[in-house]
Amino acid sequence: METNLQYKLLYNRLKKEILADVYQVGSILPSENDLCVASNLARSTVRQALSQLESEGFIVKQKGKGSIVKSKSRALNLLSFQGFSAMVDFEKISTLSVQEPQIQSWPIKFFFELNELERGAGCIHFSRVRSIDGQPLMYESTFVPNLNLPQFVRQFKLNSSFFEFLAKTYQLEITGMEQEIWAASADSEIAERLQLTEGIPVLRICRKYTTNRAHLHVYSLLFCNTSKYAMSNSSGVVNQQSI
Amino acid sequence: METNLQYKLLYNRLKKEILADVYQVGSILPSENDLCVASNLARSTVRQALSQLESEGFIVKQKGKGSIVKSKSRALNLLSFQGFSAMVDFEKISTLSVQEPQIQSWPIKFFFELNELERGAGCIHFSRVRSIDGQPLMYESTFVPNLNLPQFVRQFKLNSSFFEFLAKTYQLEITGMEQEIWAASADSEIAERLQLTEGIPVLRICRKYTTNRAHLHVYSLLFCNTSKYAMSNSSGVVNQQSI
DNA sequence: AAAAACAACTTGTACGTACAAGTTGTTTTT
DNA sequence: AAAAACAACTTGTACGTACAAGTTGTTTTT
Repeated sequence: METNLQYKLLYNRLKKEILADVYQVGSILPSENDLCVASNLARSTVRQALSQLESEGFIVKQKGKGSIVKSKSRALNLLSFQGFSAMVDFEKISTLSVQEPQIQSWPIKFFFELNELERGAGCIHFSRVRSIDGQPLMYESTFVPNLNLPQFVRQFKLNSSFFEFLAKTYQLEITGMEQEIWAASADSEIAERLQLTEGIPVLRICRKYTTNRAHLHVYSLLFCNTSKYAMSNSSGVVNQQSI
Repeated sequence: METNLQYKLLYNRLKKEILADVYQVGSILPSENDLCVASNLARSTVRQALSQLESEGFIVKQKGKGSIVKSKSRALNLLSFQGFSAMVDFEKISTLSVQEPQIQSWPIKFFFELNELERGAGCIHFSRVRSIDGQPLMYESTFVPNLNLPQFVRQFKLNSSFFEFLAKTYQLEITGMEQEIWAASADSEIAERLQLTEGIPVLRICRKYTTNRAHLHVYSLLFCNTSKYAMSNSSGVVNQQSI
């Protein structure tokens, strides 16, 4: 895990400072040149860090003016792939284990297509329910191909951070995500997990995470109760396509 | 509109070629160096074009290997902000006007917070239903602050591309988006627009587009029928945060 | 024949220069 | 007093160099 990369170190520092209100929402970050001097980095490196902050919705850049802090992303920024713990205030979250990690074969009709390597390896599966202020918001079923992940079942604790565990234990980093989203009715199982009435509309999200191992993906099936919190995301990606 | 920027020209060319199957899904694009030579650009400029293609899910880059064509994004990539026409096969789409463009005051309870400039200006509002193969998929209500957009009501045709119209007529470009997503039940109006039974789950999406005019935003309220097509998006943004 | 080493390619990171072009407050001109 | 010009800042684009590090097929060694 190369988190000793210069631009990532700066990115992490700035993000932490935004979260800690060192730079408040609406204020302007030090200019790129100031950051260069302060951190002793080249401008292109500083811009790489800022551009990642921008693509994740923390800042907005304005030509001639500066980098404006846009949001601390305390909202449920769950559509971006960064995951739960990173996006919501930490103390309020609780996790309930529904299915402890176990090695099993892949479900017969899986929600994404698997490559041969993944299919042959079988999978590790676990499920959990995430709550905020005691209210269940998200039921998540995660599937990982059982490829070179020794001791996973024994070592991973469901109430800890999954991505952090992958990084620390296997140097496995998440590099991207794709997802599909539906509006669905809660069936009896989902209703029970999320403590809802059966038939209430919920979000159904299928996710496929890419990692730094080319043929290893992480898959997640999510059901979200959006009656109180909306799912949100933002993108600063530029593209003047048609609508 | 500076679409004569070098990296955008290359980006547009490559995207067009991917869409036209010049580079097929799964194949590898010419290497960065090859593209440099062929287009007579610096590698950093080539990388800027590729990085945009990557962030929009057209390609995946792999260190040591190359840029692999991932998808032609023919699927309904509606969660990214690129809009409808760009993402779906063109011939199958039809548009039904529900509310022709008109100047009006803002709705009393608007789904995003407006700045003073926007609030004071009033808004232009129109609604349309988008269908694929005759099946209504999306009911979209769009609100634009009435700021320096002369002749909008007269000139904009609902069955044409809204973003293209903004770019060509006012040099107004979309630079980013944020959105919130809920699962909701179709009320009588939505059910009628989307030709659904009342109570069926639909996606409700509130969008706020940023533009190259700092204080001018475009707002959209969407209702989507996901019974046949899912909404999808992808992001290659890298961030090893926790889940 | 299998393993190790190598060469030639690929993308990633970090350095840097130069100038264009937008923003904002100050100074000069009208 | 209002308008224009200017200076000093900001980010954006485009150029480039150098090396690290992953991938893949070939050559050499064992």
